[in-house]
Amino acid sequence: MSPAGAGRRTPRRTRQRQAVADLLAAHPGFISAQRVHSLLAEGGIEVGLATVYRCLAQMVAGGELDTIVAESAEVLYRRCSADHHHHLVCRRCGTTVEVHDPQVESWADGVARAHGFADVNHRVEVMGVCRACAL
Amino acid sequence: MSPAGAGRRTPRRTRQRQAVADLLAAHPGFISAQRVHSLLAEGGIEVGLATVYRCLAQMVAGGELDTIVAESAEVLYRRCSADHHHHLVCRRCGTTVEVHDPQVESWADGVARAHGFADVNHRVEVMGVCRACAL
DNA sequence: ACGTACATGAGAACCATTATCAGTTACCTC
DNA sequence: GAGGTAACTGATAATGGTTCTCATGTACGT
Ligand SMILES: [Mn+2]
Ligand SMILES: [Mn+2]
Ligand SMILES: [Zn+2]
Ligand SMILES: [Zn+2]
Repeated sequence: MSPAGAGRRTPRRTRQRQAVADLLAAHPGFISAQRVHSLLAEGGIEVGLATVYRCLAQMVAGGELDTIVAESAEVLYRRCSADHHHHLVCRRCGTTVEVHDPQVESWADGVARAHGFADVNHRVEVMGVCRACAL
Repeated sequence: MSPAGAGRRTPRRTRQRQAVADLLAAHPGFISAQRVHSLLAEGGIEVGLATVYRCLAQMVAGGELDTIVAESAEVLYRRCSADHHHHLVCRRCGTTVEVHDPQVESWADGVARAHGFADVNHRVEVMGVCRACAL
């Protein structure tokens, strides 16, 4: 029988997957699947929309990407560091700062424990206008 | 001419608006518009789905309701206190605790200021399993 | 080079939400 | 209490992001 971690083999190297990965590696802020699709198209790289969604989902599953939900309820993706952190996002240009801060982690755990909640996780986003966009 | 706060007159008292308001007043956790609609229908109270959405939107605008976005990306509504706070939500039963804590407020502002961001707001949710649901 | 399991993509399906618009009604005025 | 009107309602269509379908294509181990 196969080893414990079966089913998790290396994904195929395809033109499409590479194009999506490259675009996200180069893009500094959060970006939607639809926008990834049209940016690729503008660059002359045809990738089906369904494939864009599939690639993004796989990269999220693999921990390569973080996601946030925009006010319009569309999902935005960004290449992020692997360890737990939160985001400070410019709502004008999308510039994003990763925030690694144990302070807010212990705060969240403390709040949950104080009310007897178990199996806790949290979602923290800070949004504002970055220095460059404020002029 | 009309006074400064023109256009904000009292909404009409209708059977439908009352039904939606009553349901949210009685409901302890967050709930979706679709679920409001079907709960009313189950109770024999016919209210059009469009009207449910309209009433909820108006109550949000009036500060009577808070909203969060579920993982499924659908919007959930809850009757909440007027002042700024965050939520500790049981992901099993939806039971919700309002968290008023200046600690996380100043943390968010501090993080933003440290990176030169202005006009800051934030989104903070803590999710877990409440004592009752943990058995 | 072959075979096949995996990947692709055009289009349909899905689903929450919003827009239309003709008919209804709360409520102000007389 | 009757009338007028702006607000409200709801069946239905439209929207838009996301997922599904399935016939076709292809990366890669052999
Ligand atoms: Mn955290
Ligand atoms: Mn806060
Ligand atoms: Zn900016
Ligand atoms: Zn619970």
